[in-house]
Amino acid sequence: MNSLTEENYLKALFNIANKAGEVNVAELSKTLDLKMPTVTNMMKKLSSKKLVHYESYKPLRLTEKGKKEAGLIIRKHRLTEMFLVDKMKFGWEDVHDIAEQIEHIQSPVFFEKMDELLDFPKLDPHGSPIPDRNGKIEWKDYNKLSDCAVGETVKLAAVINTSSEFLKFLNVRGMRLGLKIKIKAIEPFDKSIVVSYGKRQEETLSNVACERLLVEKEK
Amino acid sequence: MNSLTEENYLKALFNIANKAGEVNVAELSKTLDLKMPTVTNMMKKLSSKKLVHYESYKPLRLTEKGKKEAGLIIRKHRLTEMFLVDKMKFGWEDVHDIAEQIEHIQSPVFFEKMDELLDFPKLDPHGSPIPDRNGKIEWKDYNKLSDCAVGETVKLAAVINTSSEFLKFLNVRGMRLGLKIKIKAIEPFDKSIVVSYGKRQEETLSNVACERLLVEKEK
DNA sequence: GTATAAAGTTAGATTAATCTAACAAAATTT
DNA sequence: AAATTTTGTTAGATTAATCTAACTTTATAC
Repeated sequence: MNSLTEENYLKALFNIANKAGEVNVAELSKTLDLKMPTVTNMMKKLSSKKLVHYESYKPLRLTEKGKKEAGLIIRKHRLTEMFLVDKMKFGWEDVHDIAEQIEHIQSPVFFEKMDELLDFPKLDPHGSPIPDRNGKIEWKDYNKLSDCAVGETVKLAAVINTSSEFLKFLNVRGMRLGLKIKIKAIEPFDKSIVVSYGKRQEETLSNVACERLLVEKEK
Repeated sequence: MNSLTEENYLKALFNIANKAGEVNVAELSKTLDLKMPTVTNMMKKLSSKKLVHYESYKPLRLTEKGKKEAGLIIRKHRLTEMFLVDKMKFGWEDVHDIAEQIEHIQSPVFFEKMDELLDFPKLDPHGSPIPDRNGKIEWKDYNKLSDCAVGETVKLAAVINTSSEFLKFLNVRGMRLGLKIKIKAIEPFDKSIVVSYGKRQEETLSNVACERLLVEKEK
């Protein structure tokens, strides 16, 4: 069994590795808000537990075992988020901090019950895939809204950033998953995008925002 | 903010004090499965945080502040148990270990939401009172089934022991809260009691079991 | 390609929570 | 009331997770 601390390292390694392929000590220490020697120490420990491949001065990599355990923690996190939104009526901007704690609960049956009550969801409230019972995650290849062309109509499938500030920003603009968005124009100057959706005929979204919105093209 | 460890000491102090008025180091160390010097150390720490009245060789007592904080942890525990049974369809014998972990979640809004979804329950699934938002607990003065007389008809109001073994014992015998029980005979030899209830005309319950069953006399 | 900067490691200290061993006080037994 | 047992404390060690300071390796810039 891993400590809560170890679980947080595994999860961070998994999350960073999904964006960038490799993980280095500096980035991990920044993510976890710890000093680098602290991270080095823990990498040696996780290496001795066969959760991380660690060699001095080399990039960090999770082992298969490490990936599985990290995936299972993220599974618990995302199931919890879904439960909080669907069954407990929290807003998608309010669930992250609670799930961050509940993901460490040691009780397989607790999460199985959640899964069952939610009817085995595949995605969390932010559109991120929920890893399966083996910790395996299936990535859909969505496009960033910032990479779409003028004239396209797309469906909002997921958000990359799940900070409550960003989600509140979307709430205020009436944006939620499944929304159909038409791209009316792209400003060459700052790459901001003018879109229409729902009852809104003309909304401008900054490039920073559009890079955090993942969309599916209409078939 | 108190650490998880400190919370466990507070809760144990509160629970023991409710049975016996006083708490001593030996009993607390036994309850928490820790050695006595460990407990003495922590008592000094909790004393410096004004949560416990501590004097060498004197019995331990929670301060008002300590009682409030302990009450609030127990509130979270019991709300969780109720939520697990009512909303997640767990049996009353399966909720203790999960609630033991969830009671440490730091998120007032999470427990407020539970409370609201449960429509502000006053009792947990074992009939124990749920402390209010100030950590105050209201004790009903139930009788032990073992103290009732032959001929009386009583209603099962609460169970003292919430171990899953005991609760499964009750499940097997079709016993649950609210059940009307008639006392048919008391064996002078071992104080076991013969009762009838529901469709069962003659069940014998040991004194050990009856001491853990709290009942209300019919008005 | 050397100098500088960034990233990473080593060594040793710190804190919270635990332990054991030895001692001291209080309670119980005879 | 003296002896014994139980209870409680003190002192010092241990473990997990963190830190700072100093040093080393790798990467970047000129």
